[in-house]
Amino acid sequence: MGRGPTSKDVARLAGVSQSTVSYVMSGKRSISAETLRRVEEAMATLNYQPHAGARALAGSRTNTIAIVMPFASAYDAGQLMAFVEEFVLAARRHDCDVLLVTAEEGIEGLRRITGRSLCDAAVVMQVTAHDERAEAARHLDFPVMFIGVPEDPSGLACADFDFESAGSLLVEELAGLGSARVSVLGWSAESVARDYNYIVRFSRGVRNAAQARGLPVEWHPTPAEGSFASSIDAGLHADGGRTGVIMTSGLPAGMRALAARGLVPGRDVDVVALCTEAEAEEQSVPLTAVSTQPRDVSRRVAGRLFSLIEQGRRAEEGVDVVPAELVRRASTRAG
Amino acid sequence: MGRGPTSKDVARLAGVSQSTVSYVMSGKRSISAETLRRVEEAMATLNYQPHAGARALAGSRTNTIAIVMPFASAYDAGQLMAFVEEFVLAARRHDCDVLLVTAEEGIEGLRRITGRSLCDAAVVMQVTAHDERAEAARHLDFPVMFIGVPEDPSGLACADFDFESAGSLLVEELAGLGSARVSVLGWSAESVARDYNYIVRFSRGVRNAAQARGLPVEWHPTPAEGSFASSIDAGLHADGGRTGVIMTSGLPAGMRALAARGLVPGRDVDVVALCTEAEAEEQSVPLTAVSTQPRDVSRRVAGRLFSLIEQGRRAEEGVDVVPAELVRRASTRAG
DNA sequence: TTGTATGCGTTATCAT
DNA sequence: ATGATAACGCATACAA
Repeated sequence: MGRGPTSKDVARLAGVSQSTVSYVMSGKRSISAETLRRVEEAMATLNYQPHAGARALAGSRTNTIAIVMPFASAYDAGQLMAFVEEFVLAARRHDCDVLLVTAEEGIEGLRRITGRSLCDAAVVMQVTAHDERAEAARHLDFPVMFIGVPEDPSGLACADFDFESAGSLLVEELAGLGSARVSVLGWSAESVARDYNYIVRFSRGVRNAAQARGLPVEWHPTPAEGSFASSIDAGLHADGGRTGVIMTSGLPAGMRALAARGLVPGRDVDVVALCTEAEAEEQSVPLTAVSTQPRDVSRRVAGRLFSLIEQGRRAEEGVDVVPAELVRRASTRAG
Repeated sequence: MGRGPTSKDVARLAGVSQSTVSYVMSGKRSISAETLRRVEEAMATLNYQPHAGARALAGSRTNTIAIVMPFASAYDAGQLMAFVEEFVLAARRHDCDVLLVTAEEGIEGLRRITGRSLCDAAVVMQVTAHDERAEAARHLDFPVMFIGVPEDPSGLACADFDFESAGSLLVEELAGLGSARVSVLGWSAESVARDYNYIVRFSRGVRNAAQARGLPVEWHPTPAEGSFASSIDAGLHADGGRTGVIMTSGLPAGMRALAARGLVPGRDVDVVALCTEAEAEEQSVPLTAVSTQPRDVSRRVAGRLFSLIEQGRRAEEGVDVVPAELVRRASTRAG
């Protein structure tokens, strides 16, 4: 593991000074066509690559972004991966690398990556309503973007999917189809207890829209499949009108519960969901759904973050919301 | 983003030389109890953290491991995440960070991270039978571990789940239950075409065991649900004896195909699967299955890698295989 | 348009 | 047991 060629080697081979090589790379001063050619040729023949550590030490940029990931979370793994992949691709386009940090490290993790100058900025995923990291970031002279919106986002740069609108859209859809009440197959009590704000906001959207339409809402935490099942038996065909179903987490189990009772979405029940497009389409009956767009969110975050980094500024306060859209599929009757 | 305190600041506050501070951190020479105390106190009050770049430049270690991830792959996202999480946790225990690189970057990515001294070692996931990165790694004076085994693993350090045994175990199980033939609901033609070696090895395991038992095998690529469905109609109840089913990818679709025909696993058909434990357990009928143990594989890789790094050596040739185990659940009749 | 020289914050080799 | 001091490879202010 002997070190590779340095900018000094390149300089010698090109017959210029080391600083010229540096300037060729940064483009921070004009270079004559001839020297440019020779330096680039030398770099190519030596297969030169700048030493990241030296660069970080001399300049003040690491060309690295940390991304704080919630691994063992209630969130869907596919969504997380989509977000992260999109972000890594964006980072590479800006000649940056991505450092992976577990949320488990908590606030100490933030301190570590900033204190050790491991990165130029951080992206914190899966923010809770009262996230200690939010408070920490407010007093940090360091660009941090949050995916998810804490209860008090003042002074923070956040981006997220519009879960509140998502909830409303789904209720509106069911209402438009003539549902007399709404049954939500929601997150586990555990997820709710974790205080993830997106759940809070989604619920608020559902509640508001339902209230506006005068529809009663029933909530069923996911693992309590029994409560949902008995609700199916008791309520879906009640006299007071049809019950519309909103599925969020635990989609497979929910679909099975319906199937076990011979209920076909779109024929016997109207079912809408909050899930990925892939999930919506791979069900026995493709689901009318609002899908959270992890790649969209990721692109926005990357866009905002890199524009800031390139200007050497701190992340700007502001919540960036990716709009929710509903896609109609077979699980709801033709309007 | 002013720089934080340096070891020089710590030294001044503790009334010692800067080099002493460095030695306190590395533990590479003995320090008197008194100075140790004062230095540690100074570090604490200043909240000192060493500059990663400077450290990488002066020493020759970055304390970073790169992990080359296949994002948009056929592999299950949950498995990938489990592997990665486990690895990050292990890395932190060794005071290392993890750099995320997309497989998309291919061989150039390897060159980049080594050339720029971004990391001390790399983990390459999702290796194909004839992986160009394998060839590249052989000529690299740099520790690389592969998850997955290329056709020619000579000179490489690999680790993987024992897919071949997994295939055999599943066939043996069905054979033991009296199956007269085996139907494999396998990967898409696309996945197979991508040349992932784990598919090859799994298939080999199935084929060998079936041959030994004299059982005919039928293969059904996943998206061609129709072929599997008609095979169900035609064959599962044929006279020549029961057909055992092995499910690999496309588990939900496969389960639905059975359900649609009123076939209950364990009652009407014996079904075994290659999937995660979670998947096996969340089906309508819990599945007898061999589960690939991403966390086990991860721990082995981490163990081998860090022991090498700490000795400053290159990764040693050798394939490390995590044994396959079958767990019986309700989808197979009581033996 | 280019070269010289200094400093970034460590590690590690000499000394003592 | 501890202090000086010289790299490490690059960026950049200052000269020319």
